[in-house]
Parts: sequence; structure tokens; C-alpha cells
Amino acid sequence: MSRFPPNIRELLLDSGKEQFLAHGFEKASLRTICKNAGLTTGAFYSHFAGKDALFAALVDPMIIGFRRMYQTVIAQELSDLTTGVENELTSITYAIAHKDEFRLLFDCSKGTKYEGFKENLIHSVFYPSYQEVFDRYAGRPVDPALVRIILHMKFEEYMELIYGGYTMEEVKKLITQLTVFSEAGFRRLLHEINKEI
Amino acid sequence: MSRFPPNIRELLLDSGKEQFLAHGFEKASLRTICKNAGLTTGAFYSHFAGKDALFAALVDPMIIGFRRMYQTVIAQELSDLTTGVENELTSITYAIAHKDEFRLLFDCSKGTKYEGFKENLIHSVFYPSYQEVFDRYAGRPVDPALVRIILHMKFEEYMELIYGGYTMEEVKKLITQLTVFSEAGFRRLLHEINKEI
Amino acid sequence: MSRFPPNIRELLLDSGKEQFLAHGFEKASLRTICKNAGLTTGAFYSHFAGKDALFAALVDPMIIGFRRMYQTVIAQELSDLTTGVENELTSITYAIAHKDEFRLLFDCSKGTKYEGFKENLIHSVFYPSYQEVFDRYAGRPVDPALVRIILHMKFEEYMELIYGGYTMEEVKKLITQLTVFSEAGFRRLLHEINKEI
Amino acid sequence: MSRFPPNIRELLLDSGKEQFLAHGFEKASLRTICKNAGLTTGAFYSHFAGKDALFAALVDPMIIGFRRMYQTVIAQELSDLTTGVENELTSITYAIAHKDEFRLLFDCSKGTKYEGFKENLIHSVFYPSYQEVFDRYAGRPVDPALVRIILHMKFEEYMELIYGGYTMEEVKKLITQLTVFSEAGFRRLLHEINKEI
DNA sequence: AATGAATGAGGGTTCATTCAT
DNA sequence: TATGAATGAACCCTCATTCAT
Repeated sequence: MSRFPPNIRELLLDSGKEQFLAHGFEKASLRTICKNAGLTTGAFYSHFAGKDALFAALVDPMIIGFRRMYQTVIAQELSDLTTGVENELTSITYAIAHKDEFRLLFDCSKGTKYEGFKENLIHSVFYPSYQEVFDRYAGRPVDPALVRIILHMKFEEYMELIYGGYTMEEVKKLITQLTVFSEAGFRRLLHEINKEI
Repeated sequence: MSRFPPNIRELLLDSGKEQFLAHGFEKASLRTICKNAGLTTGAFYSHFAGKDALFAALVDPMIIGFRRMYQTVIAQELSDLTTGVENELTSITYAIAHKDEFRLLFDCSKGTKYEGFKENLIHSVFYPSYQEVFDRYAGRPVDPALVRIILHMKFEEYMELIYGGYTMEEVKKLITQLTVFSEAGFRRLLHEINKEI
Repeated sequence: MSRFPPNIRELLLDSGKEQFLAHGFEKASLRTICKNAGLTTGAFYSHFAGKDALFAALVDPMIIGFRRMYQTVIAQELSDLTTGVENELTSITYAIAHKDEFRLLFDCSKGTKYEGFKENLIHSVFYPSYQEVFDRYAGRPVDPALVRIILHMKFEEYMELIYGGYTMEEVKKLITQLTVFSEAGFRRLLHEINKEI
Repeated sequence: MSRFPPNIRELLLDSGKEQFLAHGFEKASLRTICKNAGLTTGAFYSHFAGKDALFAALVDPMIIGFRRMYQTVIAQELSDLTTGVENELTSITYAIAHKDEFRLLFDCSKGTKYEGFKENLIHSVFYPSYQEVFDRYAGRPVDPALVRIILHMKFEEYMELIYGGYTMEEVKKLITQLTVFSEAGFRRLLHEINKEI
């Protein structure tokens, strides 16, 4: 007897992840998912309550882990402002380890309750702290449009780091360089803004 | 006879655009598109060869126009390196004028031959020139990963400018500010890179 | 060309009626209904919005006609109390002419919005007037339980007249006899009740 | 060991009764029945041969008891014609004690071998004796249609007494009153019929 | 006795496309 | 050009029953 008996739940999760990534939640065919996992559609329902439940099972554990990780990072950040790069690295590392699940949430969740996850993350989680940091640095309220755009750029930076297929070595180096880029740009921008007055 | 005959083709294009934007190409229902345009599904095929053809008709004219515009901008850029902001403004203005069509290509084209338009645009159209500019500025080859990431960030900046719902006035101001940000960041980054050696 | 072109809507209504009567709304198979009508399940949806709509189309026209007929009968009854048998005959005649539709409503409507039609008819339409008649005849409030039971018996009488497969000739004769039965029983019962006091 | 071991068979019978009453035999879900009884669908088959067997187990003991009771009542009736009300009371009492099982047979048995139980009971069990009693009373053959209808009315009377939720006190009183109703009606009807000749 | 995964057929419904009229 | 009925496959899901464990 094998020491690694084929776990059908795992097979379904793998197959589902593959199809959801390839076609999105709505267009992914449960039939195909099941066929690829080697069982009938009827059998599927012994393992998951439905298509939604399969998607949730793929994504929920990661969301929980992400929330925990993010709280730690935020706490760290507030207690010691010099830990920026290190914290970014922690976040990125987590995201890379769960890049598929993030992709599911970002690009393949239409039709699920997770629809709009990315927009919500940016707008409700990241934006408030970003605006605050900008305001503090500038010493006065910064144009929200500007903050929002730079935040989106930052987010896109992360996306590329996560999905660019880089080694952790490369990621580390790139983050350092991109921090130089962002901070220099940021400081110069604030300088310019303050001149306006 | 009316001087403004109801143009059924236009009605279908409008209805199609709306549905494709709302649900994506694959999930958009041709039935619904036709119903909203006020005709039957059968009649549709007198005007378009099929669902794909409708999508293409929405998007092709803009692609042609975009190519023409982009060639002009690139020629300008190469002949006079100081026209950056102005050229960006030209591009963004065009994109805002056709934001729906770009959205169709970027976010709603799955299942069509335009799938991957955005990635292709970035990688095959923008990237080569970007790499060249970076290399020239640095005086030596710059890490392609770095270039790619910054390019993605720049692209995201454009996306926000296009879809942020700003007036041209605001766009103009934001572009100026963001150019300050990017150029300062860029110069500082090159400085740092060159130190490494 | 036939003067009686096969009307597919009619074929579906007939086939649907047959299946609904045989298996009830929920267990009736739309596939079977369509196959018996000679078309595919897909084609069905060109004619009806769904299973519910087919059922409603079978039953709604009759309900409207029944309401109209019943209002006339009630008006007649109130203006001339001697028209009892005649009015019963009108009602029964209508019911016999639409016996299938009544059967659909009474016995095959589980799972539709018409569920409980019979109970509602008895309780909300017939009962109030029945109680009133009994009270008036008795000269004092009659036990609602008694009224309800006799009403149910009367209703069952109608059911048998409708579904017993009798000719109108026979129905007429039976109604006359049963009126004798009911009225004699009723009078004797009231007599007995009034003695109790 | 407990003196009241959880009897799984009873749990299944209870759960089955509930579901059959609520949805009818065919629409009742064996899964739900098992879940409510606290075991798996597989385990069910250790206790019953199948869905049909569960239904039969609910209903068969009552049918046997009913047959025995009815034979006694009939024998009594034939030996002493004055025991009418008393016998009715015996029957109704039995029926009320097993109202759920009767409901199963009357309204929830579609798809089982008990389908048509009610019609069969009326037609094959009650009708012959009813016709005989009528004929004897009238002194000549009475129109079977008339007998059948009055029998159905009588049966409906029982149904209301059984399912009306009355106390035995109330049932007793109602039976007395309804016997007055029926007998008076019956006698008057026979009188009328005999006049015809 | 009990588990629960698996079967295989069937449920109602939607789809893009075709085509006789 | 327009109609709208028809196709035939696909959609997700539920079912009673079986069976290796």
C-alpha cells in the first residue's frame, strides 16, 4: 500500500485550481474538473457542497493566513518605521508562496463572493494607510488622486515581483532597487508639491 | 425618409459593448445583446458573422487608430527627447477617448483572438523601446527585470489616469507630477546601480 | 397545406397537461413533455419561459373564467334565493368543461405558486358564505366545525359530479336528488340543534 | 447498557414519516431522511431494503390493524343495525390514532405500491356494503351513482373529523350531529325516489 | 452495522448558431 | 433583411442505490 494514498480532495482542489485559473470561475466546467480528477460529477458532491465551495476551499485558508501575516507586518511597521524593506519582503514571500490563490482571487473570482477582492484590498486595506503616510510625510494633505495612482503603481510592482517568476534572491535585490526608485521619486515629488504653495 | 435612420449596426455595437463590458466576451449573451438592441437573434446574423465578429467590429477600428497614433508619437519621441510629457498626454488623451474599447481589449477579451492583448502590448510594443531608453540613459545594459517592473508600474499609472474618471485638466497636472516622481526615481536608481560597479 | 397547421404551443400544452396530470408538477419531466410534443428541450424555451410558465398557461385562463363565472353566480344567488340548483348546475357545468385544469390545480400543483389552491378556495371563498347561510337559517351562530365539515362534504359531492364521468343529463338529476338530501338533512340538523337549548 | 438504547430503526421511521408527509414519497429525499435520523445513506440499507421498504414499514402495521378493526366493526354492524354511531366512533378513533399513516396512504403514496389506496378503499371495501345498505333500506336497487357520491361525502366527513384536530369529545358530538344530518337526508331522499315510480 | 465515496442517469435551463419562411 | 423556432450540446446539481472498507 502506498504511503501517499491518492487524496481525492486534493486531486479535486488541484484540478479545480487549474481550471479556475485557466477559464475563470464561471466558465470553468465542473465536468472537466471532475474528469481531470478522475471521477464523475456526482462523486464531486461527496467532497464539496458545490462549485462555490470548491473555490472557497482553494482560497479561504490563504485569506486567513494572509490576514494574520498582514496584521503582524502592520504592527511591526508601526512600532519601527525602519523595517519597510524587510516587511515588504515578508509580504511578497507570502504572496509568492500563494501566488495561485492570489491569482484566483484577483483574476478568476468573477461570479463568486470574492468578486472585487483586489479592488477592495487596494481601496479598503491599503489606501487608508497609504494616504496617511503621504500626508504625514508631506506635512499636509496630499491629493488623493496622486496617492491612489502611486498606490496602484506600487501594487503593480508587487504583482510583477510575485508573478515574474523570480528567485527570492532576485526579488530581494529588486525590492531594494525599487525602494530606492520609489523613495527618491516620492521625496522629489513632495518637494515639488511644497514649492507650489 | 428620416435623415437619421435607426442604424441597427450601431444599436448592436452599443448593446454589444455594454454586455461585453459587463460580463466579458464569453459570458455575454448574444440573446441579451440582440434583445437590448431591439431585434431577434436571427436578424443579428444579417449584420455580423457571429459573436466574434461583433467584438472585432467594436475593437478593430480603435486598434488601427491606436497604431497610427502610436507610430507618430514614437517618431516624435525619437526625434526629440524633450517631448515626453506632451507625447504621454497625446497617448492618454487617445486612450481616454477610447477607454471602453481599451477596457474591452484589456479585461473582456477572454475567448477572442484578442486575448492577451494587454500583455502583448506591454511586452512586444512597449518593452523594447523602454529597455532601449533605460540602457541609453544608464550607459550600459540595465537588468531587464527592473525595466519590466517599472514599465508595468508606468502602465498601471496610465490605467489609473484613463479609468480614474479625471478631467483632462486633472490628468495634465497628474502626469506632470508623476513625471517628476518617475524621473527622479529613475535617475536616483541609475546612480545607485552605477555605484555598484 | 393543412387548414389546421400543427400548433406547437398547443402540442406542448397538451403534452404538459398529460404529464402534469400523470406525475404532478414537480415529478413531470420537461424532457418527456417535449419529446411527446416532438421537439427538443431547447426548443421548448421558444414557447414558454420555463416549466412554471407552461403550468400557468394551462391553468390561468381557466382561473380567470372561473372567477368571472363565480361572480355572476354569486350575484344571481344573492338577488334570488330560489336559483340554487340552477346556479349549482352552472358551476358544475363550467367545472366539467375544465375538469383537467381543476385537477391540475387541486392535485398536481405542488411546487407551483398555485399550491394550496383547493384549500384556499374552500376556506377563503366558500367557507365565509357558507357560515353566513348556516347562521341565518339557524337564527344563531352555528358551530364552525359543523359548517366546515358539511362544506367539505358538499365540495366532495361536486368533485364526484365533476369527475364521475356522468352525462349532463345524469348530473342534473343527481344534483336535484342530492339537494333533496342536503336540504332535508340540514333542516333536521338545525331543528335538533335548536332543541338543545 | 442503557435500558433505552437508541433505536435506529425507530429514528429512521420517524424521520421518514416526516419527510414523506412533507414532500410525498417520490420527492422525499432519502439523504435527508438519513441525515435527520443521524446516520449515513449507506447505513440505511442495513435497516431497510430501500426507500419503498421504509414506506411499507411505516404503513403496513397500520393496514393490518385497520383490517382487523374493520372486520370487527362490520361483523358488529351486520349483527346489530343499531350500533351505527358507536361503530363509526370506533373507526374514527382508530383513524385518529393513526392519522399520520392514513395521510401517508391517502396523500403521499404516489410512486409506491400503495398508490390508489384511498380509491381502492372506497370502491372495493366501502362501496359494496354501502350499496347493499342503501338497497335494503330502499327496498329496491338504488342508483349506484347516487350511492357512490353519498359515500364519498361520508368519507370526506370522516377525513375532516380525523384531520380537523378535534378532541374526542368534539368528534363524538359532531358524529352525532352529522348522523342526524345524513340519516334525515337519506330517508327523505329514499322517500322522494320511491315517489318517482 | 456503519461509513461515505462512487455511480450513472436524470433534473431544469442556457447557449451560439442555423434556416425555412 | 428579418423572424423566431429549432438544434444539440453544455451547464450545475440531485437522486437512489451500491460496495469496498
